Amino acid sequence: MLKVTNTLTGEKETFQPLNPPQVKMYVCGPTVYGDIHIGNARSQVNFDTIRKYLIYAGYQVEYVVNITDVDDKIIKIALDEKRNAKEVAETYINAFFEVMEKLGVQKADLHPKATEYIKEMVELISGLVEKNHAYVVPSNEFGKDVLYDSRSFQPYGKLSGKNLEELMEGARVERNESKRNPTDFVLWKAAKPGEPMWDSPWGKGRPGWHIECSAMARKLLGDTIDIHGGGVDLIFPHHENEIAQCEAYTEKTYVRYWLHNGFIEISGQKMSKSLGNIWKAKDALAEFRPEVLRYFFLSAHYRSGLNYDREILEAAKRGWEEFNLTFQRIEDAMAGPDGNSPMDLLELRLSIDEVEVKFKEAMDDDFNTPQAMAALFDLAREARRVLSQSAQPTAGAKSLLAEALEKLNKLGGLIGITSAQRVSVPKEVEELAQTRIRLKTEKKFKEADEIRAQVLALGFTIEDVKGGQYRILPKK
RNA sequence: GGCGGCAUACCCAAGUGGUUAAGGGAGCGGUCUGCAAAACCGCGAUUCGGCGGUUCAAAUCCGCCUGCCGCCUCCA
Repeated sequence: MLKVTNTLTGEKETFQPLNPPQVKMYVCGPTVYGDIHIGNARSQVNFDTIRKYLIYAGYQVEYVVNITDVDDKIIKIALDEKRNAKEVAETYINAFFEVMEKLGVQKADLHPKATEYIKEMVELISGLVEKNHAYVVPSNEFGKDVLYDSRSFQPYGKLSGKNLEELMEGARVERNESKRNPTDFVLWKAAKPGEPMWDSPWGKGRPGWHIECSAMARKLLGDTIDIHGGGVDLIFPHHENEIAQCEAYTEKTYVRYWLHNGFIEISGQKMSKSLGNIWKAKDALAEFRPEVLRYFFLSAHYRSGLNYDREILEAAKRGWEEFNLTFQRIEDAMAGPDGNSPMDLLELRLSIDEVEVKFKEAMDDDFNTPQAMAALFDLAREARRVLSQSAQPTAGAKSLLAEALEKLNKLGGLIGITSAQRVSVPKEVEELAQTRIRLKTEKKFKEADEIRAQVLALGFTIEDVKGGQYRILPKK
């Protein structure tokens, strides 16, 4: 039975979607004003993993990840770079998808862009005005602003655990004097010259950020969705405001389960432009394989903070390589002739039988990926133990190894930490390795070592394996 | 100031009332090896930030303290 931690209640709850086996899931995607950083990437990987697990668990998941393509920052960059906002957005939308693809994050069923749902936003805002949850204030010659009246929605603050009075007191400098309450937020803002703008009952303008998600989620998934995800920083005000907008309008529960992922921290602090410690996902990918990044992301629970530092990622890299090598070694062993010396296979048999159970138990417990990974490592270790018993496993051992491989591929693939294809070895390197083996059997070690150095220069490492065999790996 | 989270071995990180406190990395010892590397085997927290309390039993629940972090403004 799947349990998830719901930010709304702060409790780990049994997951019961509104209309099983359907699961409607919405996750806040990027605002496309720049390259995403590894924190954004982690969030998408986490929710991608959750989505895939839900599907594996038998749910029919409708998954939506929005793209905010109209926003102050996009407009600012467009002005700075003398491009139009749409071009800027497109550039970074492409960059986003490129990174996602590399990371093995499957595309959502829908990736709505805010600018394509202006009509729905206007409709929602109009409804809120009619119901006296929003009010219109004069702004400039283009039109008026529309603000949400946070006091009109009694449960305001229920997600973030804040109460209005405290928020009032704690509120910082008020920028907009037309607000009735400091916690009111903009639903629609009048355009400024040179900015993207759309027609509305309040003149030309553009939507506020919070209304975008509300409108798109409602339009695409319905009034009540099962899971809404995002980073912890979105709890307030973004998700709080989404609730206020939708529930005031529909008078129905907007989201059944709120899931929030923790931050990646750099030297114990969040990434931020002001600290200058942003690490872009594309830069991380230039240095580490996608599987290594996934391994790193999933090595901590999605709700926890995840500390990054170079050594930690290097350790993840070594850990992943070790794990991944198991696959190659199993394949190699199976390709060889059957052996006939008896082998001890009991532990592997047991491990194969329990791996999926352990994996599911872990994932059913609020998507405990570190524990799920441990289950896979246990099986990988048993497989390696069997492999180490003989360079030529018996037919019986091979069939068990094949089973183990299948499990590892299936479950590891689900969370995206199993390898991509093996690295292809150039023919030249292959031939050199063969030559080296021959020289070795002739005891011409000096020459053999020279070849090893030569191959290393070509970017590959030769490792000897029992029984006069060898293995070629990419240089570490 | 308000709200929330975290503190587990050298590092990362599970575990939230009851067998020997997962797993990974690093380290050390051993086996193997022409050498190297890799691999495999073994070792590694009597202890879970500190102090009290509840309980037959706590890393796990409660209280206090200390430290770190996040949110309260755009932010994954």
